[in-house]
Amino acid sequence: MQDGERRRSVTMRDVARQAGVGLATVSRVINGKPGVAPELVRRVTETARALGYRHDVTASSLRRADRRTATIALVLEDVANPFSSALHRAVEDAAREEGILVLAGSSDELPERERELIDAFTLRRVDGLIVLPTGSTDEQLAAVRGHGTPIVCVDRLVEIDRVDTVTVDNRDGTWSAVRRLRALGHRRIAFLGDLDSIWTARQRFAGFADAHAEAGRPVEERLVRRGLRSEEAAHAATTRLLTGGEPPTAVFAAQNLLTMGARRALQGLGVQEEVALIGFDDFPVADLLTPGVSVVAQDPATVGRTAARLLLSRVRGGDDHRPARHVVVPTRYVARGSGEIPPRT
Amino acid sequence: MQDGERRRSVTMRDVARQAGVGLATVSRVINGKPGVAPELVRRVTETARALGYRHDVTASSLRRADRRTATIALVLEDVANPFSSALHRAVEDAAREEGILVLAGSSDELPERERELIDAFTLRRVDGLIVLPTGSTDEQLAAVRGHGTPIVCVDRLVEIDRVDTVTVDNRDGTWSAVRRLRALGHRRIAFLGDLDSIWTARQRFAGFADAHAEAGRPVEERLVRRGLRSEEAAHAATTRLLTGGEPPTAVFAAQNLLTMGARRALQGLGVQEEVALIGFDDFPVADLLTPGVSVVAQDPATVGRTAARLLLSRVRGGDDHRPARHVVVPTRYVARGSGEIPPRT
DNA sequence: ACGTTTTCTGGAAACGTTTCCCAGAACGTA
DNA sequence: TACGTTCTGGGAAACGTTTCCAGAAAACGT
Repeated sequence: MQDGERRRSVTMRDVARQAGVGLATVSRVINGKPGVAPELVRRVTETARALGYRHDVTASSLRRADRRTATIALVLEDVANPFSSALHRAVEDAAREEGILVLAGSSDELPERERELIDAFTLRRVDGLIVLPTGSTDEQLAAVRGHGTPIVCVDRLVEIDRVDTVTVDNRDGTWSAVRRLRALGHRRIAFLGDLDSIWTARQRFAGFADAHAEAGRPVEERLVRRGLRSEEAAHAATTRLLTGGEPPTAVFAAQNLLTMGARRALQGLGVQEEVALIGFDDFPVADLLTPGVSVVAQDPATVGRTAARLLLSRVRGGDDHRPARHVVVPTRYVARGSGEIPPRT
Repeated sequence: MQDGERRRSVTMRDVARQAGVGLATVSRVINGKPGVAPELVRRVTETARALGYRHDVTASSLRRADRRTATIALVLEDVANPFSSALHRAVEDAAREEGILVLAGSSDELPERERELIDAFTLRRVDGLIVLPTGSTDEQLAAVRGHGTPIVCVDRLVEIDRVDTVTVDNRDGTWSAVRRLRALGHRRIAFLGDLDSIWTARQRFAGFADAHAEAGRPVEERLVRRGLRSEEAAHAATTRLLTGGEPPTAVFAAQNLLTMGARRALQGLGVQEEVALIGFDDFPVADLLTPGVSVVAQDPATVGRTAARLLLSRVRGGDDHRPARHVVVPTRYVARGSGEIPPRT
């Protein structure tokens, strides 16, 4: 049907022949290497354009000394999650400045899937990897790193030789938020947390515990719900807590989906003005709810940008020998009302 | 510092030598091609594992007859936009089933950037392209398509030979929403729209006009604000409209960010219970606002899944000759309160 | 038992590029 | 003029793989 489709695409050899120069010269011109007479440069450039030559990055990286593919990969929990996608965007922007493209994939918090993704990416010879690690793939990451591929882990701390990390100050952020609740007089504070296998979930709970310890009060285990994986789970757990005996006067939700679930439960019971709520991680239009939802905000863009910078500096080479660097990005408490509700006497 | 890092990675040749077979045989075994004695298969498989052989997808695709790289690319407006990222996720899931990876990039609605992305992707020999097109790159897309790379355009209709599209029923969705407002008695309905260069923006406005035409009423141009590019712009425009003379009794916001901006303006003036609001495209926790924000919901997952299926079937070959197919995904009106407010008489 | 087909195997060419290396030209110096 | 040095350009090898081809061995039919 279409005629021209099956014709071989034009190659450097074609350009060389047409321009009456050697293959090596074309390569030099295309790569902007010095030591070619201006006249030849002009001729080659022109012929290339005339023939519609397109440089084949794949073939090029095969022989190239540094074997760079100008591609990095991003392993996220879910590319559609607001935190992940904001991070993705920041990474993309930093990469673009150097003409680098980004492959992205979602692990869904499954170590198996994470492993597959890392595998698929490295088989394609990506220049570097930014990973939001499930925590069960340290050996694999170490092996990949050992083979030479630079890696930066984001959001969760891991200790692997020459693997940088960029994390958020989870413990401190949580601690100071819960402290505010205590200062308002809250004594029965519920905690909703994600899977315990997740580093951030543990850190946030630790911050929660810190705030209690500081006041010389033990954490009330009956108000703690960990291992919640969805908005629905948070909704159910919150409803249960509030309709039981001695209900909490405040709720701390340690993840954005959980915050939404908790809030939905509060509104379901019509007590959003009476029970305090603070969430970890901001979400869209949290300020438009009544009352607005107070949160411990993270800055995914900064996390992403920092991670990309660390990675790209290693990719560029030169400082890839340096030991791991661990950057911690601070959080910011955003008061919008729901965290400022005093206990109902 | 690290010792093993610079050693050449193990290649098929190494496996062949070690297993005492020919290079061709190793290739056959690795690719699971038939016609190799079971004993040899075992031996090769084993040596490969023992040596830690890793298949190089890049080198492989270079010589391979179909030149497939098992990679597709996704050009979005912004990977961090909720609609885009939901679509991204759906595409990823469909691709994963076939072991295909996804490159993603953000055009920010800039034709120039879109062109660069398409260029960078095709230079890397991706097997196919899913594009949310700005609308100014049809010739380029046609050229790429002409060279053999399958393309599917999403969200916006384009007419290019053998380029499938998956769009949403923008015009109809808008029409029926505005119709509801009219049925409630609204006569002064404002329209907030995105850049006029965007196909969906034009379609939605057309639906808005349809609903007026149907009632034999002309569109009141003074209530129409097009070319709004951000939440802030929508906020400002809405505030202006409502504080002017003969303010609208209802607002239709034709894009998710614009809806948020409009609602923020309404709350700023304290009239969210008095002025009706309907948005096009859903957003997180729209149901938790008081009143809830009624929207014309799209289904980005279906759009993405459909697009991926269309693309992959062409990538697999076999039906790549078939003419373009244009799928339209329906919208769904979600009543949450804000669209059910009657005019304030 | 013999010829013919089929199955299996490995050497070599090819994919499109970069890099190595050497030949000539151009230039400067004695 | 003869000679070293620097510069420019091209042929060929290499990257790691797949595919072509031809030869050897095994299976088959008569």
